Amino acid sequence: MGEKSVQKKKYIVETARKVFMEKGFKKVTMKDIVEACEISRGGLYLYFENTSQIFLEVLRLESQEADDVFSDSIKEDATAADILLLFLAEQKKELLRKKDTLTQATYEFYFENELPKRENILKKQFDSAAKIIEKLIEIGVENGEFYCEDCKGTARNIMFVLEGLKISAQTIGITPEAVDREILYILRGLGVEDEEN
Amino acid sequence: MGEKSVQKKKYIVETARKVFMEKGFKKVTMKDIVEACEISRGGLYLYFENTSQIFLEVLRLESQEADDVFSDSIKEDATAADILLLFLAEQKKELLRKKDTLTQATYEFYFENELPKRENILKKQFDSAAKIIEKLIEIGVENGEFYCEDCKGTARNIMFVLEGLKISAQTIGITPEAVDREILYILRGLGVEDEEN
DNA sequence: AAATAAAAATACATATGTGTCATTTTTAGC
DNA sequence: GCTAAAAATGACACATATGTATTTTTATTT
Repeated sequence: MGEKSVQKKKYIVETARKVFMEKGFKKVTMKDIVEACEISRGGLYLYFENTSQIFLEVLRLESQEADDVFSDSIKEDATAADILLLFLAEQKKELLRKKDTLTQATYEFYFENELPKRENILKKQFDSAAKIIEKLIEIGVENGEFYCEDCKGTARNIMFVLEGLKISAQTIGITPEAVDREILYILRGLGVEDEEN
Repeated sequence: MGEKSVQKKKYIVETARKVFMEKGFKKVTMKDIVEACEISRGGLYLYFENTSQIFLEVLRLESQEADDVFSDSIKEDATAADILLLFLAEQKKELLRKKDTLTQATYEFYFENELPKRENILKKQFDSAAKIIEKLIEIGVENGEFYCEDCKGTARNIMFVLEGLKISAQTIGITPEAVDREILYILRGLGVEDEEN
């Protein structure tokens, strides 16, 4: 596959991403993507066999970007508590965006494609986020900012709370206050006294 | 609508429930339900316009049954901690069932049907479960079994953790150990010392 | 038992999606 | 500028779903 083909494949994935953002996963057909890309039926089938394959590529793209965002928060010259708070604030913002259809699409995709663990991008993202939080807590404990006996467990607990908020935001809806309360609980769990909040 | 019609409608909903349990929500067509019920196309359209309407009825059914299960745990002659543990054990069992396709179907349904809050059955279930946990914690606090400053907030936090575990079970997979750890954290959060665990 | 109403079945017209393949167009090397 | 390989096109054959209009069956009433 030449350079041109690589470019086109990338173009298809980026265009398809927008389609998935609008319609979720299951509703999207090859036809939709063909039309969005303004290419021919046969043309698309030259690159991808079905929507699942395209969506997997979209997920890989997202995954890379997600990593970058995280490292942005980290390289600041701040305390562990600051970084954690920054991260949670970022999460809050995402949670309160009315409809995160790409998140929905991802869930839909995993509902019907039970991937082996090593290929499960969602799991990778979960694990890597949990790992970073864990490290952050460890640093905080060393600094005396946090109190925590089981950093790994606590990190994963935080991730589960965030997951719970995320799916709730998409199904039953959540209020900013609910998110704030959960953040407060997380901080209290780490022995951080609530000052300005 | 005569008694016979009521019976038939009920029969359709119960049969459709099985179909949704096998295929989720979006994949299911009116044709699927027609075939499962062994009735005619026109016959089904006499009762329901589309799969969404049928699924709503399935949800109502589930909702009723969920209430019953909860009250079962409650009417025992046990301490608050016992009841909470019983409830969490029940949740664990459900979480570890390999594929809970009806749960997936429910999420799928809510992804595409943004219902007004008052009609959101999932929200009702969430709220009513949170309410019961809240009462339970209050009783525990009065008994001196638990320590808790914000029973309502804590109850909702527990629900979010459970929601996080539930969606994770369906997407990235979870281990029994992960659930146990979350349960442990919940109990610790209520000031319960871990004895036999 | 005939007449009428209600319920159910069937066939149809319409719509939408899939994947392939013969053909045309474009690209890149000589 | 010619030519061979690569890329792209769009029509086709097939499959599946929808919703309705008409007919048939079943039940009810007189």
